[in-house]
Amino acid sequence: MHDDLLARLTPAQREAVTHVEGPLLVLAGPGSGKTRVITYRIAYLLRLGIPDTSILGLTFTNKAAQEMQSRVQQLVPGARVWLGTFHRFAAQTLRKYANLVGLESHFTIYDKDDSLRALRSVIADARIDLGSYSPEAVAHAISGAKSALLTPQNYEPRDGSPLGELVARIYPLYQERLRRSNAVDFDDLLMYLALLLRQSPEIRHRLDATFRFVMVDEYQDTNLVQYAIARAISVEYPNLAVTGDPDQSIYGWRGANLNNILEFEKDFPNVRVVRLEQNYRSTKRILAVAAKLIAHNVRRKEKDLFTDNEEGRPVRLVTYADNQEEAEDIAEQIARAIQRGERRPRDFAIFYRMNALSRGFEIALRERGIPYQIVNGVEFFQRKEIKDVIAYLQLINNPRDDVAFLRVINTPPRSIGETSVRRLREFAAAHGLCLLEAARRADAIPEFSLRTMGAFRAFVNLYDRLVAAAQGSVEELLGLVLTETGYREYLERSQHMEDQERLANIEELLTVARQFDERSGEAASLESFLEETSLVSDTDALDESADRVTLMTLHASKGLEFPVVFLVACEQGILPHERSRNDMDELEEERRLMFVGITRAKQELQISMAEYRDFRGQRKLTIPSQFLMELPREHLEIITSSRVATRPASWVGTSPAPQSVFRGSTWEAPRRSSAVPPSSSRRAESGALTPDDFVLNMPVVHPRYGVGRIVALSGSGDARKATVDFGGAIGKMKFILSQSPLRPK
DNA sequence: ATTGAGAGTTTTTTT
DNA sequence: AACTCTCAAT
Repeated sequence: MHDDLLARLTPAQREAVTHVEGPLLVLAGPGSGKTRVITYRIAYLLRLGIPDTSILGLTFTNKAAQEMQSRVQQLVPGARVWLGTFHRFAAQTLRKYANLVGLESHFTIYDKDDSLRALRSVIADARIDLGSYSPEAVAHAISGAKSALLTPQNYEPRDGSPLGELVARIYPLYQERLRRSNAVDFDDLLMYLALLLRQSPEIRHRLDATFRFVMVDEYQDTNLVQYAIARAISVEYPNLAVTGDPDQSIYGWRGANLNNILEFEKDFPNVRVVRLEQNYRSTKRILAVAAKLIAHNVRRKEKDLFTDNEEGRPVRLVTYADNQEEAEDIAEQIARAIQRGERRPRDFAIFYRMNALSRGFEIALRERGIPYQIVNGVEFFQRKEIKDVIAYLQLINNPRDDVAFLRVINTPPRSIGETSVRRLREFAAAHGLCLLEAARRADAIPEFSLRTMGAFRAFVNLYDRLVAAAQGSVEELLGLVLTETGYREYLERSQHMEDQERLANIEELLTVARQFDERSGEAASLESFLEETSLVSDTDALDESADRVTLMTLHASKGLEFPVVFLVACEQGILPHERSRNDMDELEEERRLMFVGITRAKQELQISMAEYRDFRGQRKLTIPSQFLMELPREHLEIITSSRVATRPASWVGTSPAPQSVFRGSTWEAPRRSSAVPPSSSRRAESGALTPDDFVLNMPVVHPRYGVGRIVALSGSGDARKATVDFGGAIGKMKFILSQSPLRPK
């Protein structure tokens, strides 16, 4: 009866799909059809008559959840299986039992920015001196504690750890602050749920019995809390099926515990283990390169990856003279392949270790008119203007949300300054009130002038008007917020260029709200809108159907695949990242990151590095990534740009593989011509000109922007910067004189 | 109170 | 280079 379903599976896949009761561990290599196994298994369970509401699928990203949901819908239309992220599952469950963990059900979910604000204000209020530590470091440590299920009560710093001591003092205060604001951070969602399940056997049992079949995807990325949650709801019904690949664990820095998957068999002794080792995605050579690289890791379960796919072309390993040549050549390769009709833009992806590396590729693609989409940049929901407007909604939804209050109290400016806010906070703290409530009583604050009292009164009135109107759709409410608060007008009046863009983003947010309203119909509520906006990430916004080149970080690439992949900037300090230099585990994680990137490629892969790289405003001679030396030469085509000055990379010299030299790019960058490090050549070209020769009001010429006038100067020597007004549409731009082609006219 | 210029600092990755 | 923070001018 299930023939149609099972016929499309290999024996190994079928074994996993038809496993019904008891724990299951699917070790799935890249491209081995893991998603297919999960979705087919859900379909299989449903066809056995298991009710859809008793199946729970927990994923790591919204995107993965949506992907699975749509594939399940294709197999079993109308099935109402709960598929979503751990965080979403936790949020929904906690809304129901909020009072049991000391919250009210309409609690606010703080994102990283919000929680950092809360943390900063706690540290300031308690007058704690962080010494050399940053608030971020404290935040990270608190996050780590929460991921390890350590509450403020049972957190104990390691002896002699100064950061630990700080955390021991701050963590309870921070937690108290959140609680008073009826707010939780990301880690709280999971921690509170785990604690709830531990404290209340009854609720634990209820969830266990409700979700008899639990699946966890990307199990290698789960941390202790997530592990605790998964286990807690799989006691009486231990039908826990997890899938993952230890070699693709790339979130160790976020508390992901590789042991969760490496020792799953110990935790569930009677587990069925299925290994999916056949790859359906990549060519033999790409897979061989990936396998050889990952074999250098010590902490792993060995795997035999194989594929019946064709041999394919060798993996290109290219050394460019500098990052600009890297970007230009890659863009050029893409342009040519498209022109020849061999490929479409969507066939290509460019992966890098850090977002900061994306710029050059953007420019090069744009110059050639190649459409691209960038996954990340500044995330939409992280933008200031979006956060400002959403903060109003958060405050409407949860009047106790002090972080939201502080965000909007003087946004747009309404003459409530720092001093007034400080007094308000002191007043609130002294009387145990939230800030909004304190603002209602501003008349009772003796230091306030009549004018200040009036300003607070006006704000409270505004707030009450908005709350009264909070009945209709989210879009309506949002529109009301924009007009009533004067935020839109504030942006419209602004002289700043970027504020026009902000205006556009706000209009975009209205669209998001409208779509939400339409999608959720009757169920649309402010609260669920807020939950959705706080738990989405930009990775979710990736449009795979768009015919564009995709640019993204290696982390964001997990779970995706592309016919042609460019993996760029494989240099020491970037990949592996410098912060992982001294730690074996972290270094292995970097290697896994590269493994993930390589295994995204279906047909062609190019790995590249640049001899010189401009980074953080500086040009530096690079060192090839140590990982490059771990790749199997027989599958590589090693290419070196003719503009690479001298250094023969150590892995080039002894290569048995045929070497080719990448010659004189047809595009020939206009500004440079020799193999001499460009920073010095540039200096030479400009003769004796030094940054200090530029003076205020000097007319200057820029090859790109034309003639302008220096309107401001700062710094000295190589760091000397000039602000130049080019007038008209270009306006003012800032340059580092020692780096820019700016000349006196 | 608000604004903007200048100085100082920095980031890996994300729910 | 891009961001945040600080401080002085308005």
